[in-house]
Amino acid sequence: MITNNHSHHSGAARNGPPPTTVDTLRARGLKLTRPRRIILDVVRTTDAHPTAAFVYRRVRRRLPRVSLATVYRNLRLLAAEGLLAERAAADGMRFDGNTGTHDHFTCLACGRIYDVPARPQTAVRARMASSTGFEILDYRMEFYGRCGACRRRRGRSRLG
Amino acid sequence: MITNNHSHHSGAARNGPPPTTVDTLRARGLKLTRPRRIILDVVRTTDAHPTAAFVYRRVRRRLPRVSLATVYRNLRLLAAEGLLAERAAADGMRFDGNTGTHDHFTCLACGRIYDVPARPQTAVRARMASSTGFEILDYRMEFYGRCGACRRRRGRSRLG
DNA sequence: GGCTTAGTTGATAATGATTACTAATAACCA
DNA sequence: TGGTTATTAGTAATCATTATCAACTAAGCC
Repeated sequence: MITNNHSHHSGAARNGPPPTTVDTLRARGLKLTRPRRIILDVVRTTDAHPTAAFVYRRVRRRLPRVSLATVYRNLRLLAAEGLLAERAAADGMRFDGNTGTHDHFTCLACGRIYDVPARPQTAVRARMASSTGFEILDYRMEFYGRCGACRRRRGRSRLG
Repeated sequence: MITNNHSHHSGAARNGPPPTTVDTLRARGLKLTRPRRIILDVVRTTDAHPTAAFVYRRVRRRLPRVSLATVYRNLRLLAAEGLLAERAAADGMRFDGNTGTHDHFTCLACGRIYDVPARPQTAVRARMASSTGFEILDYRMEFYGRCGACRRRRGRSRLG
């Protein structure tokens, strides 16, 4: 469902600029194990910024004996390697297979987090940096509201 | 350190538009107890978006027998009443006495969260709404980088 | 000031998410 | 194929946050 350039069981590009998942890991002395590959794949093919528990459930379908600890350990590791993004939400950490620049929309009714295209705001960034003395390494916009699905089905929403 | 219109032991305005803390609470059948008043005051006079644990420590200086549960309970309640703002961070929930519109800068080195003035982006908001079908109720910008203090003192930072 | 009552507190148990630990296992490389 | 080393499954431990409940107190009223 998400288009990405990371070959899942390699193919593989012999000269291409984008390093494969295996390469990224190998470069750090890390192994691409079966649980790890599946965890990464689950996050990448899920659009709803899953929690660790959600990923665990999904991974178990393909690997019934996987441990919850393995899921946590790998989510953390893959995020540290830049193969995933992680963000804090009110109900715990959430993960994102989309590591490209983009913003987020959080539906206050269903809690789902949607990706929305980011627009570069270099002016804002520069002005911000010069007026505060901060070194701006990154920034993003967070939108809050109600998604299409939740606007239709009224009632039982977490909103007033 | 923060200028606010909420009189701590009332004075009080007899006609002014901004409702006092007591009024806001009373309107909901809530009482302004001593722990509650102190907790609110601590958050409002702290600039660093404190965690519950931080608030607890500060409150204990003035009210040694306060319970941690009381702190959590009130932070949640005060946020629900709109007297405080709360936001999720990687290390847990954080609270903010500044309920006005503003953006945030998170220092990746020391973890501190700074308020920065927000600039209204109604155009962005409208475009976003029409292109996605989402109902945008609110939005904010999050900046990440290194604050002035951390830029000076190099080393021992959480950054690479 | 005292009385009443409904919201609150302090103390602690309970819950839920995340992490640490360890013997056994599976990737990877020569 | 065999050895080395990262990794896993299972589970205990930790940490933040919430629930529970008897005792307390703020707020309204006389």
